[in-house]
Amino acid sequence: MRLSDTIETFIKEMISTAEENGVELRRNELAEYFHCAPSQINYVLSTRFTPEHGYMIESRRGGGGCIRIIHVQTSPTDHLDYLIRERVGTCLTEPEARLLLRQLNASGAVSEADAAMIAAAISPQTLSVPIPEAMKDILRAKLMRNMLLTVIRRTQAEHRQSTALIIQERKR
Amino acid sequence: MRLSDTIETFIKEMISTAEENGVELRRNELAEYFHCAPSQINYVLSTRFTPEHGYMIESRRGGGGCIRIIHVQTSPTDHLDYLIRERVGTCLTEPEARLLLRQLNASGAVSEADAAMIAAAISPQTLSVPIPEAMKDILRAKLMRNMLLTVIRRTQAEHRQSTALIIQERKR
DNA sequence: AAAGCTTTGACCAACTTTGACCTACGGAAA
DNA sequence: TTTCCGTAGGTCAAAGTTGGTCAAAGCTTT
Repeated sequence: MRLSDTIETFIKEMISTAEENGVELRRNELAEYFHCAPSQINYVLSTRFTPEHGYMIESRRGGGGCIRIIHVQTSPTDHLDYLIRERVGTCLTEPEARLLLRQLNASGAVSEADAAMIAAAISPQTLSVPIPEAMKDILRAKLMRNMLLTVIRRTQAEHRQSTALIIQERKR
Repeated sequence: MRLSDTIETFIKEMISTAEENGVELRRNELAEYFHCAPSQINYVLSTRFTPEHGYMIESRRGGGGCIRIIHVQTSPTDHLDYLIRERVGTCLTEPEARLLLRQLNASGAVSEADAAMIAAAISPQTLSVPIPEAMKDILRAKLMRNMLLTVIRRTQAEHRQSTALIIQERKR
């Protein structure tokens, strides 16, 4: 088994045993544990924990710095999940994006407010920088995907919270 | 947890439990309490209690000297206006953008949910396309500006609505 | 052999912590 | 009153601690 696969499995194990659906890790610590270069951790993250896989990554440098990996679980039967996987893809023209956004909003998957934020991000006005049109389509897809993941993540967090409340209620 | 974060939390705790919305503290005393260099207190103040965070700081040297920290609350919309004009500009590096976002959220100008959406849009993960770094900074500024404007528009719409409601109430 | 993954290491960027040196205030001594 | 000294806080640059990037080198699969 390749080292990268081992590290991937290890991190996924960490995530699945964590309470929340995210973990915090130290790059150097992990690298030392697996006797590899620290940058290998980045390689694993950038090839196996991408937004396309449903992961979002945040990190901080400096003393006490760390890497946070958040797994946004989507069920294959989920409508939003389907849209993200099948419709967003790696490329999204502006008309495509607008249509998708309207549909998402109409179906109630994305609120008016969130739709407005995404619309602002993918608008031609925002993307009016001198780069090839094809690059903008890629960028639009990335923006759309990451922002939709954020929406799903929030929905899940709210769901967890309300579930916790119900459990708390039952205990009483 | 970082020492700076611990000190930050400690001071915020002090402020929130204080009668007024400000506190007075002794730099050397605090430094001794946390077993750190006195200048670390300055570091915490200058990175976490700036005017942009909504804090004002006064100090007096010499015998009986002290540092006074006052938490000032401005209207979130005004704050947003100011930040869009003064801080966003046409260029925004990733650390700059993240800092700004943290401040906006801390001051209550931007909700947690909106901040998360913006964070997703300006993240390195989203902007990982092969264009010059300078172009990304421009893009980041555009994203930030247009998304913040969206937040303002929504806030104002809500305000109009609630005002209309009040007027309606009065008419009855 | 070619193409496509992995692995590594040199160099970079961001954030924190510390310490040497500086400035201001206030009271005591001259 | 003026001078001096002790007691605060201020500044800044160096050192320390993390993570990020990128391209070259090494494997694997075709």
